[in-house]
Amino acid sequence: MTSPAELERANAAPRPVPENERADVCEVSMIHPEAVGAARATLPGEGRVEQAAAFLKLVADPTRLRLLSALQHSELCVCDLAAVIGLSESAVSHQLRLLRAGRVVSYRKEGRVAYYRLLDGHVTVLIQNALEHVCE
Amino acid sequence: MTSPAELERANAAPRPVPENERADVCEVSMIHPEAVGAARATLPGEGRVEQAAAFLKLVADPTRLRLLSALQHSELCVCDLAAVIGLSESAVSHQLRLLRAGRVVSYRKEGRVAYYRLLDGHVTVLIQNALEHVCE
DNA sequence: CTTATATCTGAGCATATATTCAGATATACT
DNA sequence: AGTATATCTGAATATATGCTCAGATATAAG
Repeated sequence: MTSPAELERANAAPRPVPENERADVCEVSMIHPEAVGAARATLPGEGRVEQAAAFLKLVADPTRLRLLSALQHSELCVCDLAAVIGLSESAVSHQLRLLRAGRVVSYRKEGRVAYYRLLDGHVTVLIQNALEHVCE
Repeated sequence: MTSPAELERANAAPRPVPENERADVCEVSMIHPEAVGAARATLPGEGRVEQAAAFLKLVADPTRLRLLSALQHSELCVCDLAAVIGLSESAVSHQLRLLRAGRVVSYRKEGRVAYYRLLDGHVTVLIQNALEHVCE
């Protein structure tokens, strides 16, 4: 009945409530104040989480994930990308705009043609990781 | 002016159009048919992309990212999680439901209290990767 | 200069999603 | 039994998002 985790917590807060830093931020009840304090202490900062989530959101869309997968091998222009994933060039351009703004891809213009490529190796790793996760 | 990538493509399709496999799927114009064919050949399958995107979407939300970050150290119950990220317990429960359905977290019930934990190491890697990407 | 093409952009619509609110369920305590 | 608490759930609302459509921009070619 008493798990290791529970024992660990049990002898850490016998006092009324050790008053964590910034107790005013939390208005809801808590069962294990010390675990809450520890978790909150190591939680990434406000803006950091927001930025990371925004970055992940860019990759977390089927269309964009397909675009990025296609770009893993070589750079491609807009209409080629549209052909690869079977979507309108307008839609692709819209998505590429988001990816550009999020610094996930970069592009190079050659006359009328814009060639897009992955900007960061993190993206490749992230995609691989997600695809592996699915397979299991 | 002539990049390596362009030369690579230039001498690969001097013919009218080599007619890739499944040319019917693509109704839009394409400039480099051979690059399109190559990219399409290595593109992950339909359902695979959909699943991977769905998984990523679960992590790509500020609230859920905070929840998962908090769970990296130790398992936590719902109201503790609510206290950590400063959100209503109802909202947290809703999000945990999604994470549970997506097999990102698992939970263990001890009396009335439900302790949640990360289910997969992939999540930790993914979070670290995303947070690193932001820092640079 | 005029035409064609590759890409970009803004508006509009349809869908998805995150939170709140109210209430249901389940377990512990007396 | 009854009360209190921890969690869950459904409905509703507000916001975000992806695509299409129409048109703008820019460059190449005639």
